Amino acid sequence: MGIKERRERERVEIREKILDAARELFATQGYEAVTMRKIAEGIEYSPTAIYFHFKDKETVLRALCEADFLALAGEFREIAKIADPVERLRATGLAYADFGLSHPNHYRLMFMTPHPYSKEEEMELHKGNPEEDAYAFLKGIVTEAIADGRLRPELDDPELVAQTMWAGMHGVISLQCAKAEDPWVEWRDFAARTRVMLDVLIRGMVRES
Amino acid sequence: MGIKERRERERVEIREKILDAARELFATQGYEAVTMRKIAEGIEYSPTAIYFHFKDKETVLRALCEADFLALAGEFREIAKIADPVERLRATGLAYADFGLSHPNHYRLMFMTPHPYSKEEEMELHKGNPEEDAYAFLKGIVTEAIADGRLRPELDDPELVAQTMWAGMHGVISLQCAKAEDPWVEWRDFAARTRVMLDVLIRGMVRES
DNA sequence: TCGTTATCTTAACGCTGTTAAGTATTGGAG
DNA sequence: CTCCAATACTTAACAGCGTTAAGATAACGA
Repeated sequence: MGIKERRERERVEIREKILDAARELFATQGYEAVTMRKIAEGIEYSPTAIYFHFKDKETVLRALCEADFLALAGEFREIAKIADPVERLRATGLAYADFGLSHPNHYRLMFMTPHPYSKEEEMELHKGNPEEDAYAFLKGIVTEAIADGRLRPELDDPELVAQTMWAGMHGVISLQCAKAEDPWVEWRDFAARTRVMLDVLIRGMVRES
Repeated sequence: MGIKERRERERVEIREKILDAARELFATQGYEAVTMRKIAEGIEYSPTAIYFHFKDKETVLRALCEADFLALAGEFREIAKIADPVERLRATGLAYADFGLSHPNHYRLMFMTPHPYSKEEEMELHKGNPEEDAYAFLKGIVTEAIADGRLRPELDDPELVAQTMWAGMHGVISLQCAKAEDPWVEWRDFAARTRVMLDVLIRGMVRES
């Protein structure tokens, strides 16, 4: 009765082939460059075949992103070992920025592009979706920092603080993704911008000892 | 010899009609919803006619954005009257956030979408482009704050500080534009997020008295 | 009056994501 | 062994997109 297993294995194989073909195009040229026909050409199938494995184009690319996002989740596991919550916060921000810089197209699709949410998707999403996990990770750190009395007393809402922290780092990354080529801004080094943002945010949040 | 003038007036008129038709679609449904054919239908011309007035679709929408951006520039003129540079910084951030919240599609096109830069455009851009003006306005405030010794001594690069300030506000706005509908984040009020971001940034930047 | 120029239209090109319909192939049930 | 149904695919097509080439029309300047 290993037939079903073999079938399943074959399904996964071709699914991976689709993702690999899409990854190449997506990483080097962005969302628009990935066309169903190009993917199909890459894997030597007809464009229609892809629809048997993925609902539509966006689903293909989101699957890609989630896969690559696992790398970030992996780094978070290391960061989780840092004892001091404020230092953990800093390390998290740095790792997040690194991810954004090295996967600009992923970042754009995941965090800079709105997309409609349906109820069914919502259910799907709630099991181990790495985006959500990352936010939960951040919120956990903030909650701990507040509980330890490390933040200014008026910053008592973990959700609000986490959202501010996220927004700060997101601002640096997304400006980089969208505007790095802009000639009318003398952009400073991305690493410098990341560092200053983290310094300013943390300085602005922590309680003076 | 008023003929040339009349011709020019007619050109501007139809140009405005195109922009008006595009504005309606763009503001309510976003970039994708604006199609050359829909604009054409709205103004009762053929789609091709638009290309006589604008190079391509993106040019139409950027013209739209620049026009609406003038409103922000107007507010900046009021804000410029605030004497204290730090308070001026705060007011600028608030005005910028307000603009982003009330023109999400404009904001997306202007600041969240990369687009290729050509040398010729660069020349065009450099005369009174409102994006650049806004950044210059911000940089001016920061420069003044630094000169007045209001910021921490290590924050001595106006460009870097301005970019951090911008990134912080941009983070709040762009997350709002892209992720406000996300069900897996308990988003706090936009105004609250804006206020906290401004408080944290300014607290993290200003020198303790 | 003639020719040029500005302005617009019709038709088409090449591309896109997606789907309807048809075709093998394969595995299980009677 | 045969037949049925499901699986996995293909070909062809649809409807839409931005854009352009080519032709028409009208108005102006010489």
